[in-house]
Amino acid sequence: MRIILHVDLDAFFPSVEAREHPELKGKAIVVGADPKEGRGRGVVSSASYEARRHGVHSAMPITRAWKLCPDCVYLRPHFDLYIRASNGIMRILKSHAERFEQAGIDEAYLDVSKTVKDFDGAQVLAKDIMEEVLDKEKLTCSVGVAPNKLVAKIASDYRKPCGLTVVREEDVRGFLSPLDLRKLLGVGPRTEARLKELKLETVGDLAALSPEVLRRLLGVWGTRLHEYSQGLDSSEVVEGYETKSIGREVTFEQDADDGEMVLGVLEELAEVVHKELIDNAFRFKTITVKVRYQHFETHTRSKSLLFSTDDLDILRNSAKRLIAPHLRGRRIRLIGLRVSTLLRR
DNA sequence: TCTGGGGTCCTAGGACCC
DNA sequence: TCTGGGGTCCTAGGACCC
Repeated sequence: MRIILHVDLDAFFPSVEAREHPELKGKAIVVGADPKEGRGRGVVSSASYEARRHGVHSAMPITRAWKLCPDCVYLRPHFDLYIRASNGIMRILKSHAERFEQAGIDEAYLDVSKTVKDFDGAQVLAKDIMEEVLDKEKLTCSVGVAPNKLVAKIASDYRKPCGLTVVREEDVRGFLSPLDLRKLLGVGPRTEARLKELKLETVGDLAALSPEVLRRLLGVWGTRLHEYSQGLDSSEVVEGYETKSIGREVTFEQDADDGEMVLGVLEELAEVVHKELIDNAFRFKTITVKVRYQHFETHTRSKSLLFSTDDLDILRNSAKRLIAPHLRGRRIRLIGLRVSTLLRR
């Protein structure tokens, strides 16, 4: 039987900010776009628990956060700081795992099936890890312990912040059953809405359905979702993912109608993407340009070359050719550029 | 209410090859 | 003159995650 830990840092960005600036400790901190007195464009990246008490949460439009909490401390993200903190923490976590998988800047899965004897042993290990992270990095995290990644992730979220939740094999169904559907990995706003139309509210409601019903509704994904609702997930903790694509995008402060200006920004994006490509010793074959119009209608256009390259001129010119049909008439909110089908140089 | 920016994975139709 | 089935690549869009 497997024993998996999921470790998740608590309100990571605001916590790092408070660590670096002790005068912020205990304050309602919102890291994200500049609210500009309620006229800002963008969203909340992460809110401290004090800010969450005002109803502010990540992905919320920054204008809405401003209305809910004008007295919160609003900060722009400092990714260099977060990456440095993250690297230190990941090194600690990795040292305790047979197999280790970083899943984003502030979370990771640890396979400890052979490291510990049983779930009691895993619980002790989890406490040790939480203490070591607090001691060495002055940050708190929450940990879930379970027989697989899916349940471990849900468990780490169960008692935040600074929480430890152990779910043994025999307790998995009972643990999941009362939870909201949204807790399942892969159920976002769209899928949630479709399932709620069928009066399905909890993971238990889903588990009680026949797999066939879900398959008809959602296809192959429905079959997987039914397994998830039973707490079944056989996916492995995987080390060392290869990058699949590199991209950059920008939302204009005001929707743009100046084609020359848009092309200028696209050139800048090409330069930034190209630099990252070179720094990582990649070549690319596919170029994708993204355009979002005034009212959020979004289109992509891509082109695969017959060869792989890391040439800036090719990237720039291909991008311009791809975006050209979109530069007539309508106001543009966002443009983006991404390269994929990467090959090591 | 107004929706960032970094990504991943999946689907589906059409082209093309054997 | 009519036309199967499998596989892969390309393109566009969509859902989701942190």
